[in-house]
Amino acid sequence: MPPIRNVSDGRSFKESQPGQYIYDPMFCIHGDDLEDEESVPDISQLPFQSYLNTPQKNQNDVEEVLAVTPDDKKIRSAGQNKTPRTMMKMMERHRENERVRHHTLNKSMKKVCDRVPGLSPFMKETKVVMMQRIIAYICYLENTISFVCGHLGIKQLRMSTNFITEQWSEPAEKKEEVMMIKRKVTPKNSKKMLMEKRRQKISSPTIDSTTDDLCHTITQEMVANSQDSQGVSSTLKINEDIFLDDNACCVPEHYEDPYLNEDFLPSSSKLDNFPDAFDLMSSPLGKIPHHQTIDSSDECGIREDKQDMDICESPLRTISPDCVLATTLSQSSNPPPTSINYSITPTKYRNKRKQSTPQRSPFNDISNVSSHRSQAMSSPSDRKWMRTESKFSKECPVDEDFVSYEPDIYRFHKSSTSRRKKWDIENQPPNSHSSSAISSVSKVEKIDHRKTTWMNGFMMFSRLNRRSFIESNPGVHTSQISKMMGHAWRQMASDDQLPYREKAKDYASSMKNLLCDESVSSDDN
DNA sequence: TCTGTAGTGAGTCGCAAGAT
DNA sequence: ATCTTGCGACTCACTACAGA
Repeated sequence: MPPIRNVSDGRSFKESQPGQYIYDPMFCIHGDDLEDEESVPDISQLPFQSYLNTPQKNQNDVEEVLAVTPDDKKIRSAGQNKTPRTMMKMMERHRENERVRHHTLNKSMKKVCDRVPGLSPFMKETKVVMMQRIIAYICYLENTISFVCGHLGIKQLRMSTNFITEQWSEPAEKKEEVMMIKRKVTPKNSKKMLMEKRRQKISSPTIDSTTDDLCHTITQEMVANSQDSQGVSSTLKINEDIFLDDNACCVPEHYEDPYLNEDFLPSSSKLDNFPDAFDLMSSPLGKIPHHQTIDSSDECGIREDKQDMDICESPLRTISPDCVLATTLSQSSNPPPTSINYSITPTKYRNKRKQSTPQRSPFNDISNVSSHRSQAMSSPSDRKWMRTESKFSKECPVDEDFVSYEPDIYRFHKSSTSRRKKWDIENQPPNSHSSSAISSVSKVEKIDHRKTTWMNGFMMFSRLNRRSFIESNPGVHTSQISKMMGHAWRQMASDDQLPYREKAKDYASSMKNLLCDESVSSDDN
């Protein structure tokens, strides 16, 4: 009997008794080793009750394998029912779920990106750039629709995305005025320097192993398609050509970036750092009077990666989001920009970054640390691990009062202090544990916006429907109810889940506001 | 050549609600 | 403590690059 694979989330179950199935994390870990994937039935084909009503004690076979040691008994007698092995099992299951979720997220993102034109086979596209490309394309489409609607005399449609409609509403002058008030404006003579700094900062030239395959595949495909000596754009569809060639390298002449100050220098996590893109996109189909077509690679934000050139016949290129984001359609009177012809030599592209990410499971951690320690000892060049080692072995006295301090924020969210914070606290020099130090930290930590796990869609669903689940399944243990709800949640269509997600968002934001208000009022007092 | 820093992807952890 | 799912924060390994 092969294990049962849940197609939706990749988890596996095995039959403990005829008609009864238990979740088996080990099959999850090694699930990819299954030879005949097609012979594995979907969990949804199972009789619903046989899965849901599986009593927890039917995990006897698992428990038998994980025999209880004397140490486990000590822990149990101390009031902790969960054995270390059970904890490990739970943690591993959670990790597995998280891995699956991560991969699903990445796959979905890649799927969307594959449908959006603008992907350069020569550049490494980070997730930030991916998102910007998607936004740029949506804006482009919205502009096109608006323009068409305007010409056909159709009433202006309000786009569901609100990417443009929200951003455009204010005239540029007014926006700048507001920005002048809100922020300290950078002197004009440093603008060029900042622009250059920003451009360089945006373009990360690193190549990651996870995208290497994609890059190689596309390049191979392009080799096949470019046998007629056409450039890169020959493989693209016509409408994509318009999006790419007529827009991607066009910036309005005399364009002044009102947001160009230190505060808006891009960071990896803030998409809002590129509001200029929305300004550029705010004029549908060539409303911006003049366009500057940029031909050279340097000017359109494409730069060469010198480090990688030694192995590439043609330079590896990265494209700045400045280039990706400018999506205003140029007028047909403008000559199309000269496309850059690349000589494609796929085998020459090599990933200089790591080829695979090692599994970092807590099971491996101990052995990893020891193995890396030995590496550090044998290889003087690896100083990083020596530093890490010192971090592990560092011991400092801990002021209990300092550690036990609990800021107001935890009244609602009793989360533990982050590990980094703990480490920082633990490594405070003893003389800094004075009352003044405590008071200063307490001021800083009063509002901690990182604590944002108030509620999610499933939690809201669970909160609102738990009672009905209990009523329809009297006598069933809560843990089984949770399982049933989890199963029901997975079976729900995303549209059905949406209202719960929205409610959870509202709840989270209201909780945040409440906390902010309370902290402000307490500060006033 | 070495060192520090910034950026990136992947993996991991802890928490939320609720009844028993 | 149990059990679920989702998400923000965090850690780690790795790379490129600037500057000493």
